[in-house]
Amino acid sequence: MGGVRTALYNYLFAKKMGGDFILRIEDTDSHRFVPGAEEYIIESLRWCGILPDEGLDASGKLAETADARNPHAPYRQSQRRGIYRKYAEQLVEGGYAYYAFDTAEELEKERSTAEASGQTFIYNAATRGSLRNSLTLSSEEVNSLLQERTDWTIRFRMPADELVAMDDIIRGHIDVNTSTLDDKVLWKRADELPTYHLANIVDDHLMEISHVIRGEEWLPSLPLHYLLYAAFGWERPEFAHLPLLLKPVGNGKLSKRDGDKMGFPVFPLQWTAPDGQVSRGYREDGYFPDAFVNLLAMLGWNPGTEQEIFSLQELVEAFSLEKVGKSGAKFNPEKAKWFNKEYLRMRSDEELADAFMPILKEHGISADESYVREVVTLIKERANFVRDFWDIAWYLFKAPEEYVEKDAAKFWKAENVAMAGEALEKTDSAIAMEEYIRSMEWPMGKVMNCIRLALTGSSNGLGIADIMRFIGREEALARFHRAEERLII
RNA sequence: GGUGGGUUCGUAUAACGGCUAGUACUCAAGAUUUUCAUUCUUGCAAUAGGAGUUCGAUUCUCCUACCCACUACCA
Repeated sequence: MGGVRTALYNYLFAKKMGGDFILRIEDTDSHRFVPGAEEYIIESLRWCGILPDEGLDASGKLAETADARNPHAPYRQSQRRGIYRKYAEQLVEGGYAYYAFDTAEELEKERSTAEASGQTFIYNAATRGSLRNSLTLSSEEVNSLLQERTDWTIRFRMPADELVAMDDIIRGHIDVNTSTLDDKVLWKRADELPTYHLANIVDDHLMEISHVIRGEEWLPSLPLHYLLYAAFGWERPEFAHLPLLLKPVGNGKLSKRDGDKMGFPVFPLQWTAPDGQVSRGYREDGYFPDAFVNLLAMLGWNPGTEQEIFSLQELVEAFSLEKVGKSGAKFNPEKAKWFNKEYLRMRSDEELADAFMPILKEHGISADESYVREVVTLIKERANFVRDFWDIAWYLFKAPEEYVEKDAAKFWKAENVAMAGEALEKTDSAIAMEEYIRSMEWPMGKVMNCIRLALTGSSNGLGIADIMRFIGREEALARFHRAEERLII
């Protein structure tokens, strides 16, 4: 959800400003590769209607070769690995970065000894002088280590004590002193890949990115990114850090486990993890994509008016980063349902009937399309989701096989059954029946609920006249007689 | 621990120094209905605390509290 919202805001901003929305896959961590994840992202965006202007080829896959539509291909960073090394080395030559030869074990040892004395180990100006890197070793040593070993890195040489003055479109001005920052790894010899920080800056520059709109969790690395742009001598893009999506109860960032625990999806589409764990998706739960997009848009942004329902096109027109809030937004599953309900009501009866048909089929019902459409017209106001239709109106498709005990005890009484039977037998339409009951001065509620019990198996649901209009008088009588056989007075 | 960010009804938010702090979701009550749902009406409910600036502070400044993020050869 959080990722989709970030993509959505990027899309809305780009479209609003007449720009392009570019899809790039940042897969520089070879250890975290997840099969199917890239396809999942693309399919999710497509379902939401957030279509990239650039990044996908004609078949809808990530573009691998450059053409008029995709001038910056490839868009998968793992396929761009040849690009980054020279930029990393350019920084070393300029004195902005250096080679580091510390092993993971050595660094781990530094961390634990620091921790033992109540300190925190930071790889920066204060410590780099006593560690194994191209700043402390002789150039002969460095050269031979560069040749012999395959586990070295290139680290950014964070200035010792410098104020970085930054501007964020959403958060305004922020100052950070570099003394609190560390020498981030920019490039890893082990897998010949950059880390996020380097790859992101290089590619944003190469792809002519004007605006970086991302989650708030990136705010702490903004100074590094500022410094990187300065070190390269590149013009930097504008930045906007979005508020986080928080879990509905308690504190903290929305995580995939929350949904499983609290009964709502956190993924746009159902996702099966490599370990077989299945996470439910908004699509599979019956949400309309435009409802999902709408509810996501309202989490952290508002139009400044009281309008709540927006099509994607309307969102594009109304969107502005100035109206994005600063504080984290707790996700409210109840409101999410409300959005879907609003969209369900806006859907045509034809479309809803089409969506209902396969559900009917699952229940072994083959019904006439026009009949289903009329049912939908009657019940759409009572549902949040298409899947609710069956629970609301199943008895318009088949007779009840059992009766709610409590309701039967209340309404299936000799006098009621006698009145109901007579009313049913002596009239030929629901309207006539109602008139008959009235003219006999019988208690409408008791008689009607007695009939409803026979027709539907319980004492609540649709109006009797509506039910009879659909199932017909013959079927109504048949159900009534069956109830007489089955129920004990 | 350090650094940064944040804080208006339960939730999402409005009010960019000036109305009785508005709206939506949820919840409750009433009306309507043969029941349920819908619909309509009404209601409950908030500026974290403390200083300061000001004629006037939800809004600006500072302090405190709390929450969040980051603090990896992850993104």
